[in-house]
Amino acid sequence: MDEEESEFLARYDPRAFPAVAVTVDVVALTIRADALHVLLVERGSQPHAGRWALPGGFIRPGEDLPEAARRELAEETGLAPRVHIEQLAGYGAPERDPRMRVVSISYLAFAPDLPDPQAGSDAADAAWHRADRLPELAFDHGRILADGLERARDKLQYTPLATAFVGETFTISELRGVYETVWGVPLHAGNFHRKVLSVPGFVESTGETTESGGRRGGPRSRLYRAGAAGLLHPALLRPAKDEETR
Amino acid sequence: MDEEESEFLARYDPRAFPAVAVTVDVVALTIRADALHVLLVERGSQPHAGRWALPGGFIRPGEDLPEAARRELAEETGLAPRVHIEQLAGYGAPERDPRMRVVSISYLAFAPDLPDPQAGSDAADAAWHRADRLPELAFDHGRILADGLERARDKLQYTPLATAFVGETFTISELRGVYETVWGVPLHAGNFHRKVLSVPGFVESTGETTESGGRRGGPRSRLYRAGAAGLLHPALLRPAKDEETR
DNA sequence: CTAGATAGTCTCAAGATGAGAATAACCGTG
DNA sequence: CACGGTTATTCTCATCTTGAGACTATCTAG
Repeated sequence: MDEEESEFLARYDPRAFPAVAVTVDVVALTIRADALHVLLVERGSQPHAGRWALPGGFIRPGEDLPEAARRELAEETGLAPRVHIEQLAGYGAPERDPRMRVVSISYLAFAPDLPDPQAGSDAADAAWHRADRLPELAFDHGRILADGLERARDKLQYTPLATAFVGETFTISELRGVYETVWGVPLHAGNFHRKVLSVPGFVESTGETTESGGRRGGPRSRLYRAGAAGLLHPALLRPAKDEETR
Repeated sequence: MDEEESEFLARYDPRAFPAVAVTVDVVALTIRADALHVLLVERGSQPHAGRWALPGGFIRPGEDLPEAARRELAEETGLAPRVHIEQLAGYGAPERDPRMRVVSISYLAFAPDLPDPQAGSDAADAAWHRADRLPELAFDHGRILADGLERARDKLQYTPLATAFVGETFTISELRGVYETVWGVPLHAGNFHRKVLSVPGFVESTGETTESGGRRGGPRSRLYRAGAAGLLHPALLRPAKDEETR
């Protein structure tokens, strides 16, 4: 049996299989100028040279997956390896990389507004791109990015993820801005305020207020910091789009 | 720079890196005898020979990931490759397999009550195990399994996943049984009934009823089939455990 | 100083949820 | 065949959550 023999070999010497490479790719998100931005690097070498791609690269011996993701993010973009990071998914379609079989584990990273990145070793350039005006990406990175955005929109509902996009302390309005930007819909200010304060552990008051009102007027607002909750109960549901069925 | 050189090599010849193997592992769940069961195989070879593990194995050249997961499930257990399957996560800690660097992409599979599996090529045995009385598993499969169970419990809330555990047609009570079994809590029959019928697209009536009442009495119940909804709105929330914060 | 914008509260109606109960159909048994 | 126990389905009612709109006080810009 051809299948059984392959299996047999696999158990005793996996190296007999054609080489498989494992990479990590990072979907790093931030909010700048009231728009959701994604970090992209311009590829400096073939294949897809000159095309934008997600920061990422091959894992190293002895290096754990999340560790590799942080390293790649730092290496290729100069971004502090301190951002919140979590696994997104694995991608392994046979032809996704023309060079060889490459399986990629993607990670999702969130950060408050950060400085412009510095292109690292093997990236010709690195820059934040508006999530709603993306260039065509290399490999299957377009799909990975789309999955990452969907995941982020989803997690905003039932986790305190939004607080990862703002500074150490923030106002309820800033937090609402995160939701409105990521979801792309305006929210009712009063109801949002009530909701955020009523979910246990979402935010906690610092007792302070902003130094001045907003740039277009309005009173000073109270400052909050992220609370201890890992999950929001009840969740902050995204306004339904009526097309729940499918 | 050692780092830059490694990176350079990686770009031009990833094969220069120590071999990395990629496997798929499957967390297959079903409900038998009112208890959640997981499919496990007894390893026939080293390492961890004789220990129970998740069905899985190395991916083959040209084979897509989900395809590999279905193949392994069928090969090692004789189970029809027709079950609903979805990706769980990637696992790649450096020491998770003593033989070499192995990165595993895990899949989650759901099926209605199925016959006992047949041990395949490289499994000494294959059997359904109660999810609440598991033996110690090989490698990091205990962690993968735990992640899979958590994912399943979660998805029951906002997707029609529960219908994958019952037959083509089913009663509301059977559906409730799925929730009670997976979540491990009793649910209010009346409220569950109201809820299921009120969520658009969750179930649709077949117009039929069961041939007879339940084995302990009670009237015949109406039969339903899975509806077209991909998401449940509003969701069927799992009873809170008060410890939302953390 | 005035107009316009915003933070934070409230009110009210509409939905959704949790608990308990009522009704009726069906089991196995005596 | 009548009876007790069990279960499917429907209702009621109090409570919670949500969505919309409105009001007040505070602040910026001009």
